[in-house]
Amino acid sequence: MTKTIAADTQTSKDRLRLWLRVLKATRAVENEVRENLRREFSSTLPRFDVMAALTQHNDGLKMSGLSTVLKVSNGNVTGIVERLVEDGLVIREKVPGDRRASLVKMTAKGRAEFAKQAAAHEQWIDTMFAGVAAEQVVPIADALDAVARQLDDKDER
Amino acid sequence: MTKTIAADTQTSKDRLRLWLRVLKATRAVENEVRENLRREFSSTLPRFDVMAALTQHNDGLKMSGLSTVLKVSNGNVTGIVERLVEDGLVIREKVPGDRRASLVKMTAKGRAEFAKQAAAHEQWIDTMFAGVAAEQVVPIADALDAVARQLDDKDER
DNA sequence: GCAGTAAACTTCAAGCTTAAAGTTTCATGC
DNA sequence: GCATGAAACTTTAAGCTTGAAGTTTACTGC
Repeated sequence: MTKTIAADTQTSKDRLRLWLRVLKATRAVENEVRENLRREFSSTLPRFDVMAALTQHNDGLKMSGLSTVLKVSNGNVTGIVERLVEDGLVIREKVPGDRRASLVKMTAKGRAEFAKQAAAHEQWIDTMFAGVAAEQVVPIADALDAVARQLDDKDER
Repeated sequence: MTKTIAADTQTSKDRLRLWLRVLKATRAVENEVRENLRREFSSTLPRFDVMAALTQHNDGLKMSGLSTVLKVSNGNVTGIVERLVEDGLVIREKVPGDRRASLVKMTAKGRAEFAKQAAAHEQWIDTMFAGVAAEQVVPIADALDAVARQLDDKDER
């Protein structure tokens, strides 16, 4: 009985430590990516994220689709897309049957620009994660996926 | 030769996938923590972070110390501390030998409030990371620490 | 038809964040 | 002493973010 409680307490402490490490590593990587995007492409992380989502969904996404995929608020997407449109990287089309909605798509210019950014991004990440041994990569990814999925499921309930 | 290149390419792709999972999990957890802090304590993540840092450094931190520890910009800390002071959770003391600097410390009220928040926080995290097997926790934490440390070292160069 | 409700957004206020520029104070060299 | 530069901040402009409130359009029941 005591043994079980002690083990649980230790695991709980270790889980908190794990979270703090995850957070620290994430922020370090994000800061680096943000800085690189700014310096090399005069862009930002949210803009990159929106373009990545649109590249995944080649036939376009509605505003609500974007905010669902990126898990950010509706109002947030409005502003980011607005600026991407100004820069001609993205376009807003009318949805035939629904005058409330609009479909956001990459422009040719956007695709060309994003291709460059994505290639550089992949390179940055590879360098930053070089310290993680190859055989650890998949197990870690799976473990974290379990965490994310549990929270996603909760949201849908 | 071909074998080596193929293996490296695969590892590179896996590392990118790993990063995307890390990011997804981090955002999911952060969103949950943010929401809980708001709902249960009418507070925010940055405020929690500042109080956590001050709790670690019981004899106070200078503004520059806070921005170094939290890895955020100087101007950022100014605003957050400002609001914490307004709420009486934190106090700014004068530094004897240096009229430019100020030392930020928790107040008694701040300590009491943070104790509640930290206890709840630990509970939230334990629940959210329940899906990670106990024997995986430490190896994952160590692997991510390597990533963060590499970037930290780079900053110091 | 038409009332009521839901969906798809946009707008708003408040706070967070950064990089860059500005202010005051301190330390160093001479 | 005093100039010069660095340190410790604060301020500013621009963008990101959220939750809440507001607007327009679509759908559903009757």
